[in-house]
Amino acid sequence: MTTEKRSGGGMSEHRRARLRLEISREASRLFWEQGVAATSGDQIANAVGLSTRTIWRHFRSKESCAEPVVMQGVVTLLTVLRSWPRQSSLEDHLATELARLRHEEPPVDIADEMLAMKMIRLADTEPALRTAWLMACDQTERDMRVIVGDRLGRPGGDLEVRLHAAAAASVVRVMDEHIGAAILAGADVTEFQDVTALARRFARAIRTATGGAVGDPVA
Amino acid sequence: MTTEKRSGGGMSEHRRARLRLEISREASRLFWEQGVAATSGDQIANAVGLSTRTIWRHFRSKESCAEPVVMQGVVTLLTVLRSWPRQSSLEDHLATELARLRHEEPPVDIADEMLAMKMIRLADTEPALRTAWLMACDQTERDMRVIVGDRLGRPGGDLEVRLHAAAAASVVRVMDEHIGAAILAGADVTEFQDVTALARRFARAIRTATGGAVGDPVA
DNA sequence: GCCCATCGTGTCACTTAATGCCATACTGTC
DNA sequence: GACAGTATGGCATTAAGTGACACGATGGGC
Repeated sequence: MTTEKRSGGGMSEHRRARLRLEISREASRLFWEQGVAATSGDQIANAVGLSTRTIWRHFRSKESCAEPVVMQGVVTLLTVLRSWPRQSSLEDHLATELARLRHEEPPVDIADEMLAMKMIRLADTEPALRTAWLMACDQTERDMRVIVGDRLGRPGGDLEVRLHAAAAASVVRVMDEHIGAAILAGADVTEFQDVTALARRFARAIRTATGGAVGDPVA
Repeated sequence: MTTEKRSGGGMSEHRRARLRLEISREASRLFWEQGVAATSGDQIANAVGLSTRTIWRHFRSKESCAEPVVMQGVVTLLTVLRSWPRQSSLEDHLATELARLRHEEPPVDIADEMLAMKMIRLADTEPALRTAWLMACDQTERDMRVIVGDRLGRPGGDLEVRLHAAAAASVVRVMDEHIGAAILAGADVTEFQDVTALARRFARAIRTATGGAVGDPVA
């Protein structure tokens, strides 16, 4: 009752998120198959087996239906970053966690990842989808503020913290776009399978973008 | 006929941009006064003295009507960066150009600047407007790729270039949000009047965010 | 001067994204 | 099992956005 807003009655946050993701999957599939403009709210509702009215209860616009799927691509990395212990270096933490995710349950739905890449790709030509992608990245940045602020021992509203958080979020975004485009273009997927190398690339980019302020263990 | 797409017939790019800005001014004013949701396309059209149909000919959505005004805030800085000669340091170039802008014609409409700040502020609570702001920043980043790529002597699609461009664009965005929020909150405006200090702050932040790759003169 | 091509704008009809309202089915608590 | 609070569905409605066509302005060639 203290941490959770309400124990009974309301749909649990988790359940709501699942539903949003479900809708998002169908919407994204349709967007990819026939384009955003050619996909109607009715079609999405039909595909997921809900009434159109309910779709608009869960999403404020058609394009935003893509957000959860698009977010999925970043959400794992973000979760990993949130659990970053102060005494670890970024490289070590990323490498260990990414390796763990490879073998742990749940095995991170590959179909979702592909779908997310497709949406990001679509966002390159469809302005409507680009807003969804940018909104997702914006959310990433806000989360990043908390992480960075906590690391530097300063409030999230601090200018320095915000600059570093924005820079880090940019890295995640650009790398995501880059890797996604490469994979969709038919690049060798195994190039990104080496989690240690991947962790190093991410960590290096984040260190660079934050002027070294984010990456080292902190006392 | 060579530089300009078409000499006769079509509305010149410049004229079109002026009109878009005009519409954007009225739209932004209405958004600020009565909120985005409460402002209809008809109202905007009425305020600027055009038919509603024409509004949709120039903007693909209601929210995007705010883009030109919002963009104004960054466009000057972007113009300055585009004219950055290779042999100058970022600090020097920014300081000289910003100082020149203070006294040169046209004197950069202060009302537009204020309006832009208000829109960015509104974007903090209105998701619809946030997309407009993010789209403007996205455009900034694309422009930045060209600038950075040219500076580093590498193609704009290069991963390194994109990372640095994104970082630099982030700096511009966060600083803009920060300064805008401060001014709207009633901070002392004179704090940002010292162009030399301002130039130093921007340059320092960009140097940091790009790991020092962008800022020095290049041979 | 005139004619003509081209494009911007207005008007109207139309599609559809999105919201409000109310009745109903569901989910958990006592 | 009664009850409270919600999520959902269906329907009416608003408003965002588009297509089609006609008119007027602009500018270029003769």
